[in-house]
Amino acid sequence: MTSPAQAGRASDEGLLLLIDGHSVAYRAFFALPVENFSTTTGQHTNAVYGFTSMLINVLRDEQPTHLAVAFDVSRQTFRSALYGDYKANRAASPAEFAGQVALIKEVLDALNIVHLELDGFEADDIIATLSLQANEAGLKVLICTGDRDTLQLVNPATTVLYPRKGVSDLARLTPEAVQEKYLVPPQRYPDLAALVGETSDNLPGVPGVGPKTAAKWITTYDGLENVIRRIDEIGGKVGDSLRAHRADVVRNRELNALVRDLDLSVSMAELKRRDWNREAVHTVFDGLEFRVLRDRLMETLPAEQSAPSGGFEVAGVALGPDEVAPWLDDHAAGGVVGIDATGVWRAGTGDITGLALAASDGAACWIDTAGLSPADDAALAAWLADPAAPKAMHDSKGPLLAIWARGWELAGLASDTQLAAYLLRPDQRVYDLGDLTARHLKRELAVEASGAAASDQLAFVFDETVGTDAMIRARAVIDLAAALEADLAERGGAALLRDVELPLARTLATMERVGVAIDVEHLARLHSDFDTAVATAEADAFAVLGHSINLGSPKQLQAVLFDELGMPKTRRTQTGYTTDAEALDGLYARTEHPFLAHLLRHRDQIRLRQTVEGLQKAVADDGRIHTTYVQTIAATGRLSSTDPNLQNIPIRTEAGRRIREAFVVGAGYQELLTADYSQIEMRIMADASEDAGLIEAFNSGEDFHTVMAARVFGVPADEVSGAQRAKIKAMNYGLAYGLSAFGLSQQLKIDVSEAKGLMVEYFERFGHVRDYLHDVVDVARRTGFTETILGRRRYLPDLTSSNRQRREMAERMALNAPIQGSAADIIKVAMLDVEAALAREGMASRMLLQVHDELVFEVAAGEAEALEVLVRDRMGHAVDLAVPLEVSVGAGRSWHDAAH
DNA sequence: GTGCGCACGTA
DNA sequence: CGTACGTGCGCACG
Repeated sequence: MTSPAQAGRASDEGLLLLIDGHSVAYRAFFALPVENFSTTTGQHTNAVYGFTSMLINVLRDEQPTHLAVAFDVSRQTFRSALYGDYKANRAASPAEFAGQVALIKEVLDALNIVHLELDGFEADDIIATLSLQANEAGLKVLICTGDRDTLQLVNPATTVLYPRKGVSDLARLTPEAVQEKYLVPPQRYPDLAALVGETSDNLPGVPGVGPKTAAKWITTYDGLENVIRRIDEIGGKVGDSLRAHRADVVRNRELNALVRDLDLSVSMAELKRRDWNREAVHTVFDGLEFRVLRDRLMETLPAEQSAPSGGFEVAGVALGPDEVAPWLDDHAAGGVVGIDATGVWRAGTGDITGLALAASDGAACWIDTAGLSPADDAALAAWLADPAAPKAMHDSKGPLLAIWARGWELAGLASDTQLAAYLLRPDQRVYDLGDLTARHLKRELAVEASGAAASDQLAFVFDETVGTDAMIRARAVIDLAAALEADLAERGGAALLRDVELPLARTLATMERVGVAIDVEHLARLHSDFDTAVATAEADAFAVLGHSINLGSPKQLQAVLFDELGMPKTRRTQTGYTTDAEALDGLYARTEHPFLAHLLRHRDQIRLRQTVEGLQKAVADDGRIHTTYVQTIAATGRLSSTDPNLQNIPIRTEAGRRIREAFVVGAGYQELLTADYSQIEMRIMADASEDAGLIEAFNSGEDFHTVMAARVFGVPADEVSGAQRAKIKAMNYGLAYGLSAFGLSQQLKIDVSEAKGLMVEYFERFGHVRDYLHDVVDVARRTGFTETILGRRRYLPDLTSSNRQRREMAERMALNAPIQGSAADIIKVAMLDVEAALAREGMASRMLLQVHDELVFEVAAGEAEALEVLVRDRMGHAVDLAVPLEVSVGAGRSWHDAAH
């Protein structure tokens, strides 16, 4: 298939894409289920999503050189003035559609796409005017609309893209296609529509006359004008009908003629595709919660369109055999060298296939690791391992694993731009190098075009294309590192990067490489047990029901529970009624229906089986599981664990704890040791609030929740009941989450009024806690961010949002971020301290896992006692708080046995 | 094949 | 109507 863009290669030709904004948005609205597209704040986005999706596709497929989107202004147009009933049959657009057009305009603004509207006219008229102007200027035109009136504009240079189904299947209506489909040429389509009528515009046609009859007349008499002139010659019933509705036909034809000479005061030159604003796109797409669409956009639209001012100058060479040492001698000594690694890394290992280096003197090189001579290998290894040779990378942890796998060492890493970018904006989740250079350097990730050949992106200073991208990235990393560090220094985050995150990347890599030993036989036994239990539960459930269903399908479950068994409806979800465990428990309490018990058991067992299966698949050849820690995901500063996630291994139920028995001490080691912080978040709260009562509760040395309950209820500690302790424990834990009286009542299954009273009592005793929580939000609202004890910031612009839901969400984040984030800071410092102390003491014990407030170690023979002392000391003194940091420790053959 | 919502595991 | 995550499944798109 030849696209117009390909057909129009000649330089004087271009392609103008015109989109009918309302029409496409409306199509999208009905094509995509509205309930599947809304933001956390309840804004519907299906039309915005569909429109944007279509836009990206068309831009990708058609590569237009010029672009504009037209909108209707209101329903009052010259057509409704002429004919009061024009479009009068149209229902008011649904409430869910309201506001989406404004969001579409925000998207267009971010993409720097011109959008037009003109009072009294429809989008069609604007499109007609522009398409004519474009044709006159020698441009080809593509019109994307779901409005058939536009077909009259089709000509050899103008094609309509008409959505057939949804927004992704576009029919390409050329003159031939229009003729074939409607049996008349495009310019006569309005004649046909006038006769047949257009229900969507509330324009009735001639009764009994369909497209075939109309086309026949138009062809026979040579146009509608002549049909009307010779109206008396037309015989038959349809002839009578036509004569009876002649006035309608004339009116229809008047209304469906598009205005082609509007004064839009916009020139073709102004419709030229422009660079888009990457920053604005992020902001808008963040708000719309379009993650996938953003990725598609970034992939689809060429990077050079996103950055305003040029790329990177790279004077690069691909090094041949024995050229590594000379290159390093010539260029690497002068300052920081940017490194970009190519290869694979996962599960604690990897391989490097290529390295690009960019030196401070402007030189760059590409090293193919397959072509390394022994001398190259030695020179490269020595330079990489040289702590006096400063280096910068973007995401160093993965490549570090690959470097290690080659037997090399990496030292002197002065910066990691991914970590720096994370500290600057921890809510980002992905830190793409190209996005960062565009945002912070206003440069694209491409070779700088020389002035004379600005349009020719291939003006390389070197002739090797291999490794070009890598060299550009290496060069970009140096500039970016400087820019980010300056930003970070301004915001007080430089020390956090240098002293915590950067060294921690290496610590994490070490833990990933080591992995944790697994008792695979135990896993196999568990799998078999859980499998049997699944089958039993399923059979029992089906027996009660009398037929089988997919118990894993919420949809089928809803049909069974609420329709077939007639149970009371549960809490609503987006797609129906919840069937979560809590709701099923509630239903069971009311109905005691045995199906529910079997279903819950099935849920439990199938989940346990699934967890076991995940672990089984993750066991590497060395009999260990090597998770990957992600350092730049959690906005609070926590780590995350993935592939597999070892931070959510069950512990609360007995069956779940059996899974922890599979995590065992490895060969050559004595046992596992676990160490975790007790109530670290409340201790941080005590330190930050300086609440005397809270501090005293920690210093009393008694059970924390009991002491707190004693104070709240005004009874001696030894008279605190179990229920009282449970209530205060829930309160203690909930505080840092921005707990509400409603939430507390839900959790404790008590009245909201009682929960309210509990909170009042609590805050009366611990007034500084209340003041602190209030101040945290207050300060964050004023400064725009929260801060942890190490100065880790989280920006929360929504604190001043006019949308209550967004604002309150941001307030809870503001309460939580300093607490959760400070806890993350503390354990990160502890990990570095423990690791350093182990090395200093020459111990062979090693750190394996981190689970937010817990560390798991593998104890070398004879080191059990020393390790416990060391870990207690380093974890307990990671920072200095107003209360002691208590650490509890346990040891045993397995993770389960090491529990305490 | 891909994206999304639900449900659920951890701190 | 309590924060921070990751995973697997079913389902509805394509």
